Amino acid sequence: MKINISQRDGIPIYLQIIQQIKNLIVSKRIVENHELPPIRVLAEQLIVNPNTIARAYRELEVAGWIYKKRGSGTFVAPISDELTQQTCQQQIRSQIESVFKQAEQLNISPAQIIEMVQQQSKLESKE
Amino acid sequence: MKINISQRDGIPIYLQIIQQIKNLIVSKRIVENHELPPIRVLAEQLIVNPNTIARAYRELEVAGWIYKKRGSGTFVAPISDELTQQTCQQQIRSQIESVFKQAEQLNISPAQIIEMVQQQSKLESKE
Amino acid sequence: MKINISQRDGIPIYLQIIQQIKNLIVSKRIVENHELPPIRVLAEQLIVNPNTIARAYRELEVAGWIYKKRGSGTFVAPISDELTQQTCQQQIRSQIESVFKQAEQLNISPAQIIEMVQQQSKLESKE
Amino acid sequence: MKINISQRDGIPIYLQIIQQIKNLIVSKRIVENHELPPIRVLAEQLIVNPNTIARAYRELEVAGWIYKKRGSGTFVAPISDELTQQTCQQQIRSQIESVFKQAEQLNISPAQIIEMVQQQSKLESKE
DNA sequence: GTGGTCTAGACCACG
DNA sequence: GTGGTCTAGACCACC
Repeated sequence: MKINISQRDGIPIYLQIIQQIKNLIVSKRIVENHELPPIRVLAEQLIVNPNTIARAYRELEVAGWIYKKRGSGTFVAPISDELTQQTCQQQIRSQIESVFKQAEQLNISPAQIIEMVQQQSKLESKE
Repeated sequence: MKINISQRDGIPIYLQIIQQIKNLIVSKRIVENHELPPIRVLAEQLIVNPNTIARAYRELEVAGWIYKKRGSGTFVAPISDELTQQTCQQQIRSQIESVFKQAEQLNISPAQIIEMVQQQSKLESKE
Repeated sequence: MKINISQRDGIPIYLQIIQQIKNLIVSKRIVENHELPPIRVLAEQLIVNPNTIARAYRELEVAGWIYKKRGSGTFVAPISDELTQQTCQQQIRSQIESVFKQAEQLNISPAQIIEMVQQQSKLESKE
Repeated sequence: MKINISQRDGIPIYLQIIQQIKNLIVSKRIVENHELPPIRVLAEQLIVNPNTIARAYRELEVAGWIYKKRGSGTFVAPISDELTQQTCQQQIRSQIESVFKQAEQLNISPAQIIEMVQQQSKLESKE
């Protein structure tokens, strides 16, 4: 499981882990009911305090992304539609909203943004 | 000078202020050598502690965006060429790029993003 | 860690602390990756407000002298080669040079300075 | 009268002026009972607030370096011996003392300082 | 436990 | 009037 932690960029480590595990799940690189590495193993791998991993797992469990079986480990939960389509769209929407806010202060019009988005879209489709 | 502070989104107030003043400068809404509001005035306007404004101003000064004259006030520094309108478009572009990256990991297509951007654009124009 | 603060000589406390910690690092009395005292501990030791220490540490971090690990403490950064024993002699040399310049303007001869330095040297050795 | 002010190096302007006028007097570039420029003239020349010049003159007068004649101007006072030898030596002495303090923290011995001073002394005599 | 942010308010230095 | 420093103490995030 490839996870990259940057120790010094200000983003809390446990949030970096949560985000990257979410991405691994959504992109199907870890499939449903597959086992995640034990807390201590992952902690050792990432050179991070085990408490930090534990916190990431705990919050992922509360949010329904993973589940724990007593005595046997931690596993990826079946992806419910609400976790994918709905909440994911909301996440993107709020990012878009912040782009508009930022643009307003930089004297960039909504029309320009749409244009830039379409340009970017073409770049993406080529890759 | 329009600055919006959100007290509850977790981003430190002084960083919000720094970012927005940078934007005002880059977009030429505050011109070179123009005086910024005094610390205490801005503090009162934003309903924030003067120390918080002072910290934002101090860090902007260290970074070379503004300069202070002892006893007489705070002023916008001459803009270095790196920070023109062009590079400020780049700022937005990189934000848009990260939206696409995030969307890809979340299984949201470029077409969907364009749609969402257009919806948001309509909301903006109504305000 | 020996740090001396003079409360009344007009030099801001946080600058005194910054300077002295730099000296301790350059002279290898605190070695690379060694932990500095926690903010609150040093504050208590120097009978100074924790915020004042925090400011000194923050500026030292920005300047690259120390680094912080979230939740676990503050540590001495690896020393860049510019800051070896050699350049720290240069620091003293430039101070001595400025003594001579000042003396010249005050009609005090180099011979007199040497005499005064030797006197001072004797005082130091007695302490 | 040549006086150089640096607006942005942190040293108060009035102190820069005081120091430079003292040096002009000690080095006999302005002789006893010679008239200094009026406050407003000097203020205009240095592009500085007249209050700042006034403060410098006031403190120089209190210290006995200059004197004012009502209605006719400001003049250089006769240099008393206490103003030259005694206080000047004290000034140098305190500078030397601070060199030793600084050196102690940098692991530089008094013996090394004496050596460095003697080296510097030779450089000075050549110029 | 660690450091980070923020507030409220005092006092000082500068122009 | 301006900004700068410092204190006292609260609350939060992270490990």
